[in-house]
Amino acid sequence: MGRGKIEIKRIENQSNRQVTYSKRRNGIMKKAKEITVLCDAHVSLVIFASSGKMHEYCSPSTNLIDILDRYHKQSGKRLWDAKHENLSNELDRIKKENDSMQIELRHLKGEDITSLHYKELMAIEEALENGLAGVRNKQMEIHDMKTKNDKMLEEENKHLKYILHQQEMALNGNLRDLENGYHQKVRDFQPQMPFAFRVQPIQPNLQERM
Amino acid sequence: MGRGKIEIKRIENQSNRQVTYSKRRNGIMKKAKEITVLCDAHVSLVIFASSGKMHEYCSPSTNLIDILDRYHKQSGKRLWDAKHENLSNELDRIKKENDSMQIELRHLKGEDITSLHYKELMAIEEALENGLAGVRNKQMEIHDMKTKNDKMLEEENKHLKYILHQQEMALNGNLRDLENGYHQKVRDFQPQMPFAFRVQPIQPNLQERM
DNA sequence: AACTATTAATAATC
DNA sequence: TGATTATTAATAGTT
Repeated sequence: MGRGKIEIKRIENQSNRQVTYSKRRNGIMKKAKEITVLCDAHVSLVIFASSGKMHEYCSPSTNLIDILDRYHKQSGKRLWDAKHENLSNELDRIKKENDSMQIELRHLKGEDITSLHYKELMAIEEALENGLAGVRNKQMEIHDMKTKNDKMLEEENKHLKYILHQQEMALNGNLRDLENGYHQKVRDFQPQMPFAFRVQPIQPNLQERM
Repeated sequence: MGRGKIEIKRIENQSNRQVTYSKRRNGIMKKAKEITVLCDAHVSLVIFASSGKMHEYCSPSTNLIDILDRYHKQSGKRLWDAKHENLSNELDRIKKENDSMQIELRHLKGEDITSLHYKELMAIEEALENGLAGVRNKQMEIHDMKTKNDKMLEEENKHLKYILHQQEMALNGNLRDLENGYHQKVRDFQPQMPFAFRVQPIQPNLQERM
């Protein structure tokens, strides 16, 4: 299609080759655009001239990444490196894990059980009962701990009141002494509590969970 | 370049589009080959038909990966890095989802609840109770259905026995007749069961779940 | 880069 | 599908 027919072989003349390249590149690009419009095709076209200069066409509403993704899926050829493949595989694996967990969760919540067999229902029931038992054990534990703690606090309270009472008595005695002429510094009086009366809470951070 | 000029816009007729696609795809492929030979160009061409079918041309002595490598270098557009990043992000997201589901599951199974607060335990307890209620409802449903089915089968059995009894009586009568000289073919006797006695199971595939 | 003579591609038809 | 053919489109060589 030109002034003369040409053989399809490398054009030796550098400048002719350059010109032909430019013309034909435009031609292919045009054809690529046309086929995308006419036939709803998705096209990716990348051309490097022998000079190294690159030209690219990608059909609109797509991009090279999508095209390559589809290429990857269809051809099975591994375009991306092994690292990528690993990521992709792991993603698949975790997605599956996710799905099965989701199903298990739904079952435990009593959802989507319509199609389950009796034995499966039994297994779920058992799991739920075990869970419930565990949770109630824990609740009981917390409750008991709280009760114990309460008792100890009550006891401490009682002791503290007793000591306070004694100190008040002592203070009153001192005041009586003061009235009787003893010049003692009442305000500096430091009450000494015996260590035996300091009750340690069994669970230091129990409060947080109540 | 055909019997008539065409406008470059989507060919609405499905089969015309298909034919044109095939012809033009060959055309572009040919052009791509020609430019690689004539001009020492390196070409990568990937076409997807709207049907999803893929065709590919890649200039010889290269491959798509090399082309994409060069594309990568020249355009500066990060092809698989971007892809890589996307995958990586999704993986992270799903892993997090996974972890939280795993925790929820363990809690429902009564595991790892040592550090939970009282209110959280209450919530889990409620979920478990709901799940248990749902599962037991379903079990009850299946049980009821089975009971109903059993009753019907029993009834059917009763009727069948009754009919069998009657037929035996009739048979005995015939035998007596035979002994009395009537030459009738006893072995060809076909018992006819009235349709009214055929009881349909309520749940045809109930057995599967028992 | 524009211009054409010519070939090549292809739309319509069978 | 596949082949044919009348046309249009692409382009080789020229200016």
